[in-house]
Amino acid sequence: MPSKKLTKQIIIEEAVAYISETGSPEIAIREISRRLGVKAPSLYNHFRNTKELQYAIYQYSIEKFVMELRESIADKTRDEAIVAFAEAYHDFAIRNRGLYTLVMSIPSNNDENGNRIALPLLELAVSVLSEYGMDRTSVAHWQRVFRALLHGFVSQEYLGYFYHYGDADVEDSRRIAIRCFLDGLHDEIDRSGLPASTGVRE
Amino acid sequence: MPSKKLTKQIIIEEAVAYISETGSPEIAIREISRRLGVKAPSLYNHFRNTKELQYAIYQYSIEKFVMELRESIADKTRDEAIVAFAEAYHDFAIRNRGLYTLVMSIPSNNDENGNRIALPLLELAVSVLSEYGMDRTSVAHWQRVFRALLHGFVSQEYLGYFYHYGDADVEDSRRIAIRCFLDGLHDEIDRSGLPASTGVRE
DNA sequence: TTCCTAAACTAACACTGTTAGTTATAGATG
DNA sequence: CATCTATAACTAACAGTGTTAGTTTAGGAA
Repeated sequence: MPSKKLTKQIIIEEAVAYISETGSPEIAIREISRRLGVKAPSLYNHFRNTKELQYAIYQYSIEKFVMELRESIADKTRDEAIVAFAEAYHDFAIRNRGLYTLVMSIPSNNDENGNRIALPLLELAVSVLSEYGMDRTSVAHWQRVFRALLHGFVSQEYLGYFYHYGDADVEDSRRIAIRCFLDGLHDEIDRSGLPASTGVRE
Repeated sequence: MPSKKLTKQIIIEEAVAYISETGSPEIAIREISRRLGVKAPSLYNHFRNTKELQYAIYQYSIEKFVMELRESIADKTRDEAIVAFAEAYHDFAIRNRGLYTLVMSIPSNNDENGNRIALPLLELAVSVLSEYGMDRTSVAHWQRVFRALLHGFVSQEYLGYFYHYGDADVEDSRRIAIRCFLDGLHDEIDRSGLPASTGVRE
């Protein structure tokens, strides 16, 4: 009856599958154990509590997210990279609603550990914006604007806020937003007198 | 023992107070009844279930939110109104984290009722952007961009994503974002050849 | 004063996450 | 090959949740 081959990995994968099916970041320990053909207390041999399992899924999600983003911009720079990043970001959020929601709800304000895990996400956005040669502070500002825009769009799509006024296409809205962001970025760079402000425009 | 004077209003107020204290949108029916000096089942004389109470708080929150926003732009138009709206939005979200989180998590994609309740929020943003004389579709697009930006910022502040790169001030970031938005908006209006594209700049 | 309705109650159910203590097997040891 | 041990499963139980059914009680209307 013991050692039914259950491991941390297996549990995490099952939990991820569960979240992917429900589209919600909530995990029910008893439901997951049921799916694994095991009683609930067995999971406590591998995780101290639900929160710890949540953190593991959180970490897994961020790694997957960052990997997809990184791939999307692999052969691109500047404006092209920004556009690709934005698309991949939106794509991931729509395809992985449960995981994305978890990513955007786990760290509370002073969760040092949670923020450390999310760091690669920050760094990737920073690396893309660093290509324009701005100073560190400006990069920090524009990275915030960029991610706020991306997350804000996803959130409102989740909420269904988009289908209640006019016949405006959601994709068009996103394009306008990114165009707006890039124009603002170029202006900032022009103002600070850096070389080659505009990247590749399609 | 009956008629202890409990009403829908009183329950909602207590729940709102509870949410304001915890900063989380979750309501524990038993905790709220405890605070009201009443047993949990008593609440079911006034609400069919927790979800219905949640909706009531949701509605209350949106009304309060919209009222504050409306006041903030009462004597302003165009750019000035946009800036004031953005400030009031951020202000409300920071001061009422629990309620704001509830507002941004209640309607699921096809919750017709939830979206109907949230409509005034949409309409207010639309009314501000309509002052520039754009066509209906453009207003829809820019309203989405505007609100995405606002919510995205709040979300990331909640998450604590802002204190991990550079020494960039968060308020500065918000100003840059709004400036970027306004510039993009003005460009759009210029391109479509409308009169008086720029509003009042400070 | 009586009656009836509305709003409180108690008791219970099914469901959580979690802990303590028990059992059984897989793999290492002799 | 037999035995021992560590590990990972188990059962039983607790405290907590939202919720329902059925019961009691008091305030306002007749």
